[in-house]
Amino acid sequence: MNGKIKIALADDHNLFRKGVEEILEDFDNMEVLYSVPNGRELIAKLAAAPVLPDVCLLDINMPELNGFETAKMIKDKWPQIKLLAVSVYDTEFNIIGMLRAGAGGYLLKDAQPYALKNAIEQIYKNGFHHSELVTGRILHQLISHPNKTNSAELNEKELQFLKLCCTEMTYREIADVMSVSPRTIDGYRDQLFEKLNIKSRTGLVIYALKSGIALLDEHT
Amino acid sequence: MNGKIKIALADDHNLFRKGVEEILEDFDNMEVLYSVPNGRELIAKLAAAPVLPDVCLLDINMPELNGFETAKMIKDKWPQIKLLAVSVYDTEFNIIGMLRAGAGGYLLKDAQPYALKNAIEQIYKNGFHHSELVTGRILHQLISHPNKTNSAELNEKELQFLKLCCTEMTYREIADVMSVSPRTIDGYRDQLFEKLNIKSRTGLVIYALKSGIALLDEHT
DNA sequence: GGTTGCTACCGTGAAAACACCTTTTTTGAA
DNA sequence: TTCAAAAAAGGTGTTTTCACGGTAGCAACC
Repeated sequence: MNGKIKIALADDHNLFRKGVEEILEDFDNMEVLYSVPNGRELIAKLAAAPVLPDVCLLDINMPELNGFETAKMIKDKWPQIKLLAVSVYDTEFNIIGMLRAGAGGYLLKDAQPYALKNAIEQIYKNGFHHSELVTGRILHQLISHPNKTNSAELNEKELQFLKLCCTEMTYREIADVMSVSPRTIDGYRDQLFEKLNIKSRTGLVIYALKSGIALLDEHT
Repeated sequence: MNGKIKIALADDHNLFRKGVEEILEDFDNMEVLYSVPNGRELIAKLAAAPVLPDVCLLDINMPELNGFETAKMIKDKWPQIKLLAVSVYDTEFNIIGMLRAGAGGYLLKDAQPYALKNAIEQIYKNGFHHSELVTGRILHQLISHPNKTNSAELNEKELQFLKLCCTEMTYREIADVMSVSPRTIDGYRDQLFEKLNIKSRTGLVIYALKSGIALLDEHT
């Protein structure tokens, strides 16, 4: 026990992760225990660990096991570990989803190193750190609808539909692919418009891409 | 002159960029001269620089001035500076686009630090570094269609229109913003459909995002 | 049994997006 | 200065998208 904040990192972009490692090691009150490229490996590390980290930095878009799922599993098995979500996108989908999944804070990848240091220290001390990103509106939504299925909990159909929205298919064609009536597709769409506060298919596409539900490099 | 490879970095994700800085400083044959969040600032730095860097690491998706444009401008003004493109996406569009724009190599953000070191050293020495990413097929396309620049033949209006397509604005609203008739907007759209072999607005959005003409995180 | 809630589905009408074809205005090179 | 090309704008009609109100089936739960 040397008094340092023990940290674990999970991010599939190796350069980014190694870079953050270096940055953290420069802070004299922090040390990196584990550094892995996805959630599954992080869980495995924790399960086999002689010493648990105090804080985990979690990327949201990871292969194998994404940030949401990883956060839930960690909070389930090791509730004392504090979680800090890290992402490129500042969408409500991601922020609310990660906070609900148990993260104590949310940091963007364009943050400055001192902001990272600050966030980790606050999360270590208080269990949470809320930057200006987490607005009153988002906090309000978290508090007032704690059980309501939020955007982070879209069902399988909605996810599949969202992915198909990011193609040049018409809704009729999407209905065909999903083997449902075009009216049902209308329903999926209207439901997503409502849930995500969106008004057009273009909005759905942007959302699906920002949230990582659909990926840019999937359609060639 | 200390014999070190002089490097400049341009990437809008501060944590990533600072992390890469740290990684590079660990290599005893490299030093970071400039580190900026976008292409415009990099150009400004270079224009005012007492010492030019040997190699520039360029992110593709940056605000202000993206990787393609930045690469072209640098190669135009300072052809002796070697360029290494860095991106999360391994799409042909990006790879070919950056190589055409003058980059000597293409590296993914999930690369390991030694791969980064290796790439920089090779580019410094030979002017290029081709990982397994750059397949024979891509090289062939580069050679056989040397003039077919992917997005370069789009004019200012079309670029602005494409960006506005990636919002929830209707065409009528876009026409208003661009101060032209809705019919003119129809023209821009149909022209892009023709040029890019696209059939819907969704297709335009995907194209704009893939190509870096529009960015997911600049939604303002 | 009735109520609640959820999912799939339908009808209609309005708005937006798309296709095709024509006219006017601008531009710029011969 | 003239002519041709390109850009901007218009007319018209079809298809797709979106909004709204509603029905049918099914499971859970007092």
